[in-house]
Amino acid sequence: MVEVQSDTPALTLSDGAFQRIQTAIVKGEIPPGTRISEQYLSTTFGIGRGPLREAIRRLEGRRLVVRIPHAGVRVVSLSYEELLELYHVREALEGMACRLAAQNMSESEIAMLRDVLATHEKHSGLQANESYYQQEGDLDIHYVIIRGSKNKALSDMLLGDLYHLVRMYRYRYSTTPKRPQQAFAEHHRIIEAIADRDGELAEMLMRRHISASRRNIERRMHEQGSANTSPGESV
Amino acid sequence: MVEVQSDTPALTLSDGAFQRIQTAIVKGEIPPGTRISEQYLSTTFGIGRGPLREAIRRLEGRRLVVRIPHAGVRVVSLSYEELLELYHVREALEGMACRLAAQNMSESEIAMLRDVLATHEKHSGLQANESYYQQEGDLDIHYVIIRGSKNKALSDMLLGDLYHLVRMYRYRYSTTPKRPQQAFAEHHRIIEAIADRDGELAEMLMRRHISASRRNIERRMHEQGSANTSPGESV
DNA sequence: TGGACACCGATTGTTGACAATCTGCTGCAG
DNA sequence: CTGCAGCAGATTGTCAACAATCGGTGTCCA
Repeated sequence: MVEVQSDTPALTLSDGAFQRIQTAIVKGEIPPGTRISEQYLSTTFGIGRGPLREAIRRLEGRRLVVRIPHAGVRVVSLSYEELLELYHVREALEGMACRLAAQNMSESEIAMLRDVLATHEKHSGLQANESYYQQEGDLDIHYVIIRGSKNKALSDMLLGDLYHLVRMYRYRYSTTPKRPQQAFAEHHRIIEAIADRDGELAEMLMRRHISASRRNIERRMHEQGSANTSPGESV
Repeated sequence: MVEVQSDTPALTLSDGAFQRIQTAIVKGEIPPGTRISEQYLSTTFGIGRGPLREAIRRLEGRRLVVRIPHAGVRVVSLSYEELLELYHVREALEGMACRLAAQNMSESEIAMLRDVLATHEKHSGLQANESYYQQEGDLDIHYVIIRGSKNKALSDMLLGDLYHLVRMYRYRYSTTPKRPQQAFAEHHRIIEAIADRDGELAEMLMRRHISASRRNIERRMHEQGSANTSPGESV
């Protein structure tokens, strides 16, 4: 494997470890609830424990891991209720972001938004489900819209804290049969509303979109044996 | 003063440093924009640089400080626009929290809320301005209401990230002549709406309350020489 | 005289070793 | 057989020294 590890443009080892662990958690490579020992990470990433601990503390500040003094850190594991609560918060916040985006996005940004949607449509045509949701950053419609709100406080909050937490569970629940197509249609309407500069409509559509996602999760949750504890393999 | 230093119930030095630095920042003892060196903190608190760096990384994750690799960390300094954006986000989030609180708070919790208000009224009668806003934790009405929402995701977000950031600037702008009395009246109405279990009204009142705070800041900002850069002594 | 280069001090980043704490196990007593 | 005490191992917390990097300063040259 000569694959260059170019997704770690780390100026410091600590930064590199932070990003690598974060993506590992988000992608589910380290499942929720797992206890991660410093030694393991240290040998895995080949760096000393010092920078590693700093990276862990930063993840702690971002709530991706929880730490019990003298007993180690675990990857955060949201309970069913907490996951739903998260979606309620997103509903309020992304709704607001969408309204602001309708007011503040530039024409070129809206054009980009349409491009992203078109790209998704192509991929969606090929391998329907699976990867539709898995996009990240500029390839994620939510991401682009949030940035388009031009509200730094809102973006920081949504993109910094919630984003990764949500993505972590999107990986798990996005593969419901018909949901991607439906989500695609919803995205389409949202973008049209933004293009029309109709903030109120855009907000409403976004709220409904997220609300639909939430209900989708609720449904799946109740279906697959009401393992009423936690969505991630708890313990 | 036999006051026990109980605000540092640190199990580890790192935790202790984290809390102490955080309160120092929030209370303005370390003004926004200040560059803080590890050595200074190390000698000030009398702990090694190891735990200290971990504390700083946690503050970084919480966005109370910003770090430039190899160049040190600075206390975050919100621009005028960013502070206003923060209040807009609060409006949406605390409005939501207030609605949920009206639904979910227990009777005893509402009673506690009234107690807090009464306590404030007493103090307010004596030394009118100044300290009304400066309460923290269970003595802060916003704090109690947010917790009363029973939404963990929302509470974490509002109490963990935004709370301290906002408090940091409340210290500076709260001393507008008539504002405390007005805020008191608004708090009173909000609590009544919660007691009536009228979620919609409670949300609306809270949004207006925060909106009024925001306008108060805007006004003060424009008055005292439109130092259009940053609210904190920038650089 | 102005600008660029090189040096030096200071500060941050990193490492490895040492101390404190917790967890699980073994063995003994009831 | 059950439960508790104590021990051993591993893991986390802390420290002190070393290396790398940056910002400022002074000098040299055009």
